[in-house]
Formats: sequence, C-alpha cells, structure tokens
Amino acid sequence: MSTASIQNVEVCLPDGTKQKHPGDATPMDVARGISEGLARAVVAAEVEGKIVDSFRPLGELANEDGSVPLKLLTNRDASALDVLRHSAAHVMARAIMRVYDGVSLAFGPTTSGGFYYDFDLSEKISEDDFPKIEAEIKKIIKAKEPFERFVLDRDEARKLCDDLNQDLKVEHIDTGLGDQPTVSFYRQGEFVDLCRGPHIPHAGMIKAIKLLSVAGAYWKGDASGRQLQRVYGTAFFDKKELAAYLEQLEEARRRDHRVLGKQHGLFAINPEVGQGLCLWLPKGARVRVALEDFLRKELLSRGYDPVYSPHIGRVELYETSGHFPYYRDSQFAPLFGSEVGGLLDAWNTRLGEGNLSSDDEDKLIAAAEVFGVKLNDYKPSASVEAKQKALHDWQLVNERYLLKPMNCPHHCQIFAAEPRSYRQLPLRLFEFGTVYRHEQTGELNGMMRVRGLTQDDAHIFCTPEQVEEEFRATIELTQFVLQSVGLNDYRVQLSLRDPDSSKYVGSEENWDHAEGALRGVLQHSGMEFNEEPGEAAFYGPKADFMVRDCIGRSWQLGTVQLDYNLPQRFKLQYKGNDNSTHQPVMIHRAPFGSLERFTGMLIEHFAGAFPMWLAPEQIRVLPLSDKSLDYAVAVAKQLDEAGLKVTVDSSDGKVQAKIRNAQLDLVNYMAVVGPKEAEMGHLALRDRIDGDLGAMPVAEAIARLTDEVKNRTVRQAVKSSAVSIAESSETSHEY
RNA sequence: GCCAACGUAGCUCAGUUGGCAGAGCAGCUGAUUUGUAAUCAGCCGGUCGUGGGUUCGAAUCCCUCCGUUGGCUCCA
Repeated sequence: MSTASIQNVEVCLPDGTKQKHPGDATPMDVARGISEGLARAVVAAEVEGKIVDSFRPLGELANEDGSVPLKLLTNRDASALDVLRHSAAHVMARAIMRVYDGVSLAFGPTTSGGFYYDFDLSEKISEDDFPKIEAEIKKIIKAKEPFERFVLDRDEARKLCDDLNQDLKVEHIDTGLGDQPTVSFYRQGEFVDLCRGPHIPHAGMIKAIKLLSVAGAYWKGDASGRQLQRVYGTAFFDKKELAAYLEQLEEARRRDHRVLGKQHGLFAINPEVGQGLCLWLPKGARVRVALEDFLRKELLSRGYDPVYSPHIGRVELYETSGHFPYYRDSQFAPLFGSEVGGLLDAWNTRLGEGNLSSDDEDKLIAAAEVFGVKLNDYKPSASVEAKQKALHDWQLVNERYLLKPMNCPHHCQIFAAEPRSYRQLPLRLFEFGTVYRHEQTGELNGMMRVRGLTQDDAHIFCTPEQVEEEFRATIELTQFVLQSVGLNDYRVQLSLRDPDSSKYVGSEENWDHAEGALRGVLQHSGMEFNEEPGEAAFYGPKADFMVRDCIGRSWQLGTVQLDYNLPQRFKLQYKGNDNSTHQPVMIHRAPFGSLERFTGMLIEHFAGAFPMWLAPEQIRVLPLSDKSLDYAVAVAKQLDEAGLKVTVDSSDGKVQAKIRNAQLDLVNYMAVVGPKEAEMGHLALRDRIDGDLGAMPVAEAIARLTDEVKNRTVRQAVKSSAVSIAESSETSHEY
C-alpha cells in the first residue's frame, strides 16, 4: 500500500463503476458523492478483504497503480457489526475512565456476542455501577463525536502512552508490538487509545448498547500474571436486535440444565457427596440408559467387542501411557498401598523440583524410619536421579494406585492380554468407562464439567492400512448418533499439534502420518472442517465434533483421535501375514464424549422436554376419579407390557389439575380414563405438544406410541422464542 | 487455582436504620369423586451455609472456611 497521501486515485466500486478522486478524499466522501443517505449509513469500508475506516484517506489505501477496489460497508454487512462493537468497547472504556480514577487500559476486542474491555484499577467495578457507566455511555453517544485515527512511530507512541499513564499499553508496545515500526491510535474526545481499528465514523451510530457482566481476567492470558477486571457488553445497530439478543440469553437461562435437572429430578450434585460428583436420579438415569442401550446395540452391530475394566489401576500403568506425569495436577492423588506412600511421593516431587534442603532430607529419612521404612539404596550423597530411582523402586514394591483418569491404558492391556494376529484386526473394544479427574474448582459446572464422568469410550486397534477405513467408519458412526437425537447442525474441528511446542509425545514421523490420515479422510468425506494447530491431545491429533443446538450455541461433543504413540509406549504388537511382528495403530473415539456432558447438553437442547425415545416418563395415565383407578392401573399394565415408561396419577383431585401437573412435568403423553373409556376398552390420548387427540382403543395408542419410540422421532416441543442472530466473525482486535 | 458476586423452609423468593424469621408452591391430614393446564380447609416445615468477632441484642455489620454462580486459566 502506498503511503503517499496526495495523489489522484481511481476508485472501483463493486458494481464496476470507476471514479477519480483526490488522494485525501475518504470512502465517506465517495459515499457522499453517491447519496447523503448512503453517507449516513456507511460504517466502514472494505479494500481487498481488509476492513478500514470510512475516514481513511484513499491515497493510503491505493495500490501501486493508484487504484482502490472499494466496498462501502453499511449496517447491513455482517462485518460492520464487529466494527461497531469494537467502537462500543472504546466508548465503554471512555465512560469507565470518567467514573473511576486510575484506570489502566488493557485490551478491548469483540467476541461472537459482543465485546469486552480489560481494565486494571484498584477500585472494584460492580454491576451495581452499570447504570452509572451506561449513563456516561449515553452522553458520549449523544455527543456523536467522531473517531480520529493517527499514526506514531514507536518512540512517540511509547511516550504518549507513558504520558497518559497507560503502563499496560507501554508494556504492550515494548513486547507484543516489538516488531512494528509505527502503531496507530484512535482519539474520541478526551479518550485516546492505542488501537489497530477500524472504527465507526462517530459514536452516534451505536443505537443499542448494554453492559452485561464483570469478571476477572488475566493480563495476556497468563495465569501467573496480574488479574484485571473485564467488563462484558454488547452493541447493535438496532434496539430490536439488542432486545432479541437479550431474549436469546434469557432463553439460554431458562434452559439451564442445572435448573431443569433439579426441577425435573434428573440429576443432583451436592457437597455432601463431593464437588463435581454427579448423582443420576431415577429420571435422569432413564435418559442415560436409553442413550447407552441405543449406542451399545449400534456398536455391537458394527463389530465392536464390549469390555470392562476397573476404576483404579497401578500408577505405573499411567506412567507408561504418560497420563500420570502429564496430568498430575488434575488427577486425584494416588492411593498408596503403604501409609508412608504419600510421604515418599512428596519427597520424590521435592527432589525433582530441586528444593529439598539436606536438613529436610535427613528429617524425611528419619521419618521414614519411624514407619519402619529402610531405604538402603538411598544415599544422600548420590545424584538426584539415583535418589529418585531409589524412592521409585520402593514405590514399585509398595503399590500406588490411581483413580482411572483414562480408559485407554486398560484397553491397551486388554489388547496385550493375548498374542495378536493381523487376522483379529481391527479389534474394536468398547466400554462405558467411568474416569475421574480433579478439575479445578472454578471449572466445575453442573453436568458439563464434573470430576467423575463416564465416557462412551472405545479403542480400535488396527493395521496402518486399515486406519483410513476405520476412521471413516467412526466419523460415520458419530454422524449417525448425532442425527438420532436430532442434532443436524455441526462441523468438525481438526486439532493438530503446535509444531513449536514440546508438550507432545512421539516422533515427527508418527505425527505426520496421523495428521495426514485424518485430513485425508475429512477432505474425502466432503464434510465442513477447520484446522486448529495446537489443539491436539498430547499423544495424537483429533477430530472434534462441534455441535450447534436449537438456540444456536456450540458444544464440543464427540471426538475421534488417531494415535501412533500409545501402542509404542505399551509395546503392542501383532503378527502380520509376513510372519513378522508389527505395531498396531490406535483410534480413540467417543461419539457422545461423556454421558454427563451429552445429557446436560440434551437437557438444554430440548429444554427438558425429551423426545419419546429418550423420555424418562413417556405416558401418564390420569383416572378421572378414584372410581376409574382400577381401570387406569389395568391400562398402565398394558402400556408397561408394551415397553412404554408409564406411571399412574392416583392423586386426589380434578383431572384438570392432573393434566396441568403432567404438562409441567413434560410427560410426552397423557391417557385420560373415565367410565366411558373403561366401558369401551379405550383411553383418551393427550399429546404434550398438540393437546387432546380423542379417545381410541388402548392397542391403537400403544401402536402409535411404540412407533414413535422405534423411529426415534424428534419433535421439538419447546420452541425457542428467540430470534436467531447471525454471529459476527470470530476475529478479534489485538489492541 | 485466580478475580468478583451470592448463600433465608424440599423449591422459588420477601425480610425496613441491627430489635420476636415470613409468603407461594411442594409435602402431610381431612373433606371433595371430578372430562383436557390449578377444588377447599387445616397442619408440618428454618441453629438464616460453617466457625469466630463487634454489640445489651446479628439473617442484617466485620473476619475465616465451605459451597454456588459469572468469567479467567486448564481441559487426556
């Protein structure tokens, strides 16, 4: 791009028209030349895919030959919303600096739903202060002051930020922007901020803005760094769009699985049992049983073998797999066979960290002796490695167990339990395996993030030649599973290793193999997928299913992972048709992910109103009065024998009340029975969604209902009242 | 783990400047015997999350811990 500002440029508009303009004219001037109405509506401009300010001189945007392919962006363009929201973040920051003293600005990017800005200040920002801040925001918007851009070289920029007491910005210029010769600033009234832009022409374009929440956030995402205060907000071009967005948030709150789970008796998590430990109540367990039965049947017909493995295993098992050292902090502490196990374990850790004084070391040796532990191989004068080996050797004899954090090591041992031939491959081992992970307290969230979870786990052991076919089949299985619960909107994220990181195990060659195979199959399948470097598991790349629910939220559910490394670590082998030994390849896969998370997501997706095949209570029989109770029980018996989940409401009271309770309990069908029905062998069927369906023979109702179960019909009972809002792009502004 | 807010009956929530802890629903008992979203009456139910402090007096003010929520960080 040319930096020459004053020269004539040729603007090419999307419709093909060409216009001559002086170099200091702006996109806004171009708009004004077309119509005043357009000029009022212009938010920003786009030049060769790059969004720029509508007030940038065209000369700065021109190609070498003086041409400017220009697209004017109005509030009808999706990318304009991002520009508006970033400007809204500036306006909010300006307001906050008026309300509080000593505010140091960090970053203020846009998000998919709005924007936030991070601040460092001694005073605590409270949601109670939002009205005060919003009042300032209103004043700023009303003044309609323009955004102005200016560029400084690094030294000037540094000095300006220093003069403004913006120490975080100074730090960012020194570090994050170390390679930039010049940086841009935006001024809006008294507010000046280091910022890449672009911005809207003036603050008056923000027609709807609302602060949403305040939260903590780390400076540059570093958990060891200082904690900033983050204020979230959102903004729109139109008040109606804001109202619709708020309604969508409200709808999400109404669907909260924690609230619905309590209300409908699906699951409970209480501190008496322990944080993040889920109790499946009878109704929730029925949903889970339906899911498990469905998948089990499906897997058996697809050539999987069921296996079971215990909830704990020796620590060495996970040392071999790499899970224990890699995830030590997020596992429950080992269970020690000896009462001094914990002492030696902490001792070993201290040694490894290099912060064990010889004084403390002597005390530890003495303490061990108190418990009758003689470490004859442990010499205080020896190397750290030798001492650690001595401790570890003792631990090997004195068993340490770990609550199973992963099923794969167990399944590897099942593979290794007998000599394997290529004729047995692919070997597909599946298990609804419960694993335990000590997630950080702040991470726990209902069923979505728990400390004990059951994976619908399976490991496929196959030859290198079979990898692509097996991977293709697991992708197909996952698609089938999602479709069965009515989730048809999803995309795949291909998570690859970060070439610059050391957290991954295994050879370069293994990784290239695995990543290439995954990418090849996904490309071949024609599915939509995007690649995310740095998101792989430590042992291999993965394809994650990102599923969108009926109110537009994305969930990471099923996963398929390719692994050349664990077979190597466990020295797994099979005899090939060439009579020599080979190493199998492993595929980890879980279409649901975890039963807890999947069920939690389904609760929110269906707003608690499950389709027939998953529903914990499919039909409730409502006798008109006690006089019809015997017949009601007889009808219920028939429904039960037909395999339907049925109850009888034998409570006192009017049928209207019984209907109301059944509706509120989200029971799929109601069968009202009185003397008339008893005489005819009928029941009066009422559908939760469509209401009264009239009287019919019991057999007819059974046929109708069992069909709905068998076909796994999904009828969305509770429609979202929220308008679906087009998400703005995920790109965020760096500064 | 970090920052902030919150914690009153099974559930949803009132509770004034510190002055005897309340309502609706649910539950129980009784009456009622009912035709497609609430029949009536009575009763039961709380060491106000925990432990400490201030005070004549604490649900209310202060501190500790536990838990929950919103984020951050993490996520095999």
